[in-house]
Amino acid sequence: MSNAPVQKKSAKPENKYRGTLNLPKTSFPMKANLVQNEPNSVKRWKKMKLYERLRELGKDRPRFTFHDGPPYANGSIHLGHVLNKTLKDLVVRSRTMMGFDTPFVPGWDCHGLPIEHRVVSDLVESGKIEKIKSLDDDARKSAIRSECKRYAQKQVKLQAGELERLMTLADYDAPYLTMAPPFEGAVLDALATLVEQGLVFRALKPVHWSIANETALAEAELEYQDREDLSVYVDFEAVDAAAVYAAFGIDEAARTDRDLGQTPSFMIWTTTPWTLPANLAIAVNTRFEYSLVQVDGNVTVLASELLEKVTKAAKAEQVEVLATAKGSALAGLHYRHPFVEAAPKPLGEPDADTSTCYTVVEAEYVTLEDGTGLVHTAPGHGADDFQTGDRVGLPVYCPVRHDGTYDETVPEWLRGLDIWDANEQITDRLRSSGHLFYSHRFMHSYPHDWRSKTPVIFRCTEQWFIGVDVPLERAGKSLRDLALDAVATGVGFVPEWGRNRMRGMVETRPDWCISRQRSWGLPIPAFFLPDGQTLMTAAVVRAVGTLIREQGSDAWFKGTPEELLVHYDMDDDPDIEDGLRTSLRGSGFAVLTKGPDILDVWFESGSTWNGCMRERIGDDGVPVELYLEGSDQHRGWFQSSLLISLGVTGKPPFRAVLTHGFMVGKDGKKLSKSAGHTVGDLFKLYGADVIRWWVCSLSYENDMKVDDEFFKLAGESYRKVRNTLRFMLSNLADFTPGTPGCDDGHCVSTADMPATSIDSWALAAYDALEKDVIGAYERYDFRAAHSLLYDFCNDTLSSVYLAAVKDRLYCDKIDAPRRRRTQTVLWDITDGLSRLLAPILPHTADETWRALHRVDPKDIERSVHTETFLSAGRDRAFDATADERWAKIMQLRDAGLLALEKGKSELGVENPLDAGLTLPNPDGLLDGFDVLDLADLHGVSRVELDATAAAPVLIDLRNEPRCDRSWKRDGTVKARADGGMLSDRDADAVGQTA
RNA sequence: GGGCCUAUAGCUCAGUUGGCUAGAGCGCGCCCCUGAUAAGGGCGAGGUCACAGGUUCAAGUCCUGUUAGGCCCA
Repeated sequence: MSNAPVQKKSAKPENKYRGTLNLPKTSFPMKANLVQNEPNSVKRWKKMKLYERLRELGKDRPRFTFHDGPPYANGSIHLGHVLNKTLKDLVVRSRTMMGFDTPFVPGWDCHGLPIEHRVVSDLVESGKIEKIKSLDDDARKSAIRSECKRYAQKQVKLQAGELERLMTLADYDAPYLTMAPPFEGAVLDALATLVEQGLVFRALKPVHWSIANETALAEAELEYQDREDLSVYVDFEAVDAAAVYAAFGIDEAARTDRDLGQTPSFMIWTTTPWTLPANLAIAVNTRFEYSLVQVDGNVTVLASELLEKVTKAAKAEQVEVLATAKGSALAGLHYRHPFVEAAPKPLGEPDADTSTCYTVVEAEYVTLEDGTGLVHTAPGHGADDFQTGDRVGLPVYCPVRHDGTYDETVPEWLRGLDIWDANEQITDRLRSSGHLFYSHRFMHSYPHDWRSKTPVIFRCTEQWFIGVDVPLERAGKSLRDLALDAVATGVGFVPEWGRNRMRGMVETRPDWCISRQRSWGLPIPAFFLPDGQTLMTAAVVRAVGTLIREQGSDAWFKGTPEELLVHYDMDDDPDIEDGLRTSLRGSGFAVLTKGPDILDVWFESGSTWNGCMRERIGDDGVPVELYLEGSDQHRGWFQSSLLISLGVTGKPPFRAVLTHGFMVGKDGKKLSKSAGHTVGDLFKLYGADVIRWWVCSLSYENDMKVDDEFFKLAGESYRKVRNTLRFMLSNLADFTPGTPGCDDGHCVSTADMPATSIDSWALAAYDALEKDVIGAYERYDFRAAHSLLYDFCNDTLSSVYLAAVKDRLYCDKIDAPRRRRTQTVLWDITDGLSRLLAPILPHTADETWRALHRVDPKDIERSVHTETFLSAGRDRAFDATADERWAKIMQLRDAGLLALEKGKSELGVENPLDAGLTLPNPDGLLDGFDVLDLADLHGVSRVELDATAAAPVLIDLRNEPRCDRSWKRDGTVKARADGGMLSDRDADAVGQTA
């Protein structure tokens, strides 16, 4: 505190007129008590069947098709869900109130590894797994599946409850679940069409392989974590020393001259020594320059540019460059594997051609970023390597078994060894045999299984793929081409840069591996003949799909091939090969075995446009107007949905794609999982409306910072809005709309409202607000809507209009026309505002609207949420016309307030009601305006106009009499018969005419 | 390592196709009101536009690089 003497305010003047005022009165509480009251709103909406009611109302309205991307059914919702689902709800509710029928079916992704992993862990913990382990394959899978199903159902219920608490409006009575039989049938229908289009094939490919879960993983199932690995530089000795020297321009004579007796080596670098047994080639870039160097007595080859870096790191003492050559000169040279005698043949392929092995080959992807410029190539363990091997004709050699141990094709000392243990052993072996130039431990970012958190390896296995570069039967174009076309022109992106991002991803994405080796999922309905031939035509997939639609995918694990193929007619299948048909005709389906693979869950979620929208909403449910998810879904759901839809229908499943960023901590860094409150805590601490108000204020296109403090701030700003609404309600206690002259739904008769009145100004400001807010909702610019609404409440209403009309509301006679006119406007604005706020603050808006309309608390039928925005279906909410000079007058007001402030300090006038203002009136700017309005607008006692003044000037009225009732010094104040000092207006109001 | 994105006041963000003294809200400071009162109002102070170069008559805005951060991939 300052040390100025504290002056006691003189006691308030006696308030004998207080009882004659129309002071605000309301039961609408200042304290929202959201935590207690929101659940009651939720209950009421449930009871009134709000969702169904809206569908009924929407029957004749245009439809806005919107679609929920299914969250994974696991665990309580977190902030990411809150963000995503609130944004979706803003779309649903705002479009509904614009007058669209906006059905919204919530969905859950139910199959997949995370649930299976969790369930199996629980089974292990409880000991039940032992019993299950002893069962045969199908029975074991069925047992695990039934546990998974139960678990998933529980999770769906949990999350749905939390989302209802968040007050999101959706068909929670009938969500779509990817594990529901009809949905499964729809997924297989989509798969069948892709098979028909020739896009589905089985191939050996290196895939990300989780050793812990013994399954191939999708890109989306990987997460990158730091890991310490061994980085090794290994010398691979050349077979023909002379050829290498020759490649570097050193002929035999020169070699003898320079006493170069040693056989040179090729130095490669790898961070996965365990893949060295599978090395079949060394790749160089033809454009780079390579050096033949003598390093501490050894002669070796590496890229010139990396020479210094590598030798320095290894602390080599003597480094001498003997010669240099282009990479192209090295191609074709042969080398000896440091510990494998003869090029190995893959297991079960005794006839494999190994003649091209152990050769230096060319590859574009070789860079000078790391390593030596000579790249260790193991086609069985890397995507690039696989491609190179494919190109130069190397066998696909993968000596690592599904459990992460070596098979018997490797040297004896490695057989059966775990690959992670092999890293050390191989390095030691190389060191002792003199092949290791240098090794060190280092940290790098490495892909991990998102579930088990264990490192993932590349490993070749037989998998089902969707080819993205295979031309479709129907279109002649590949999925990649179709997708690139769609991204370029067929789809809208919010924000626009999503287009670039997605194009980049579509351009570079590999074929889609759609098979998984697990239990909890939708089976890929493939059958195998004893000789290994595969039966999976479109008709087979459809037939099994029909069965699964009836009985669910459990049927696959319980039925025999004959039972599963009851709907399949071989003679009616145009795609089955004749040989296969003949053979099956002889043997019957009994000889078939069921394929062991289930579908990638991304294929299921990528089919929701079909399984949910087309099946539930109808044929006009697709294409969906908007998909709305986090920006990680450019690679995930957006892309899987796009590819499947293009493959099946030839069209994208969505017209536009909206992405939001991610929650980060206060410091802008990734949110740590343990930090901060749970969503449940947030509901208890702040209430859903405050959380939604906060979400609405975010610029969702980038990262968004979260912190407890931000929720507190949102709470404060929510309270400001609430208070504004409350104040308006409190001034409507004695007002009933629907008096004569009122028209449909609201009660203002604009004809009686002069364009120069402040009421017209306010109503016109509301009109403008509604237009802007709806525009913002249409653009999904919720942040703009939020700030428009906030500013309107604070600025237009609280600071300007409500401040100005207080005097007439309190002091005018209760039914004075001027007062009633203002109340009419207040009523209309409150009505309109509660509608505009309804998408953001479902509880508070409904509370306000019901209070305004005096809905009986027991009446559950009426709600703002079955209303529309006032302007829905027409031009404007009200046909208010404000005089166009108002904009200038508001500028003048700012100058007036400044003059008041100046007067305060210069003249010591503290209370604005002790002052009047002389306002400049050039060119009749203020002609036709009510000086009483103008005075109230500045909060002063009176206003005088001066055509010649340049700026507002304060008039000191401290010596003029003050009205005991209105506290104004308006020039009409005088002593009245009752002994009070009253202005004419106040005297009239209290019946003192004398 | 690559692709996409972000960096403006203490905080959260605006800032159109380059063009006035870079704006708003919150917070902060001072003041008013006490008839919206665990409310309301007025005024004010805050910025080397991440950093370093470049293009231009002119750069927060365009280009290059650096740093920090996010998503996706390798």
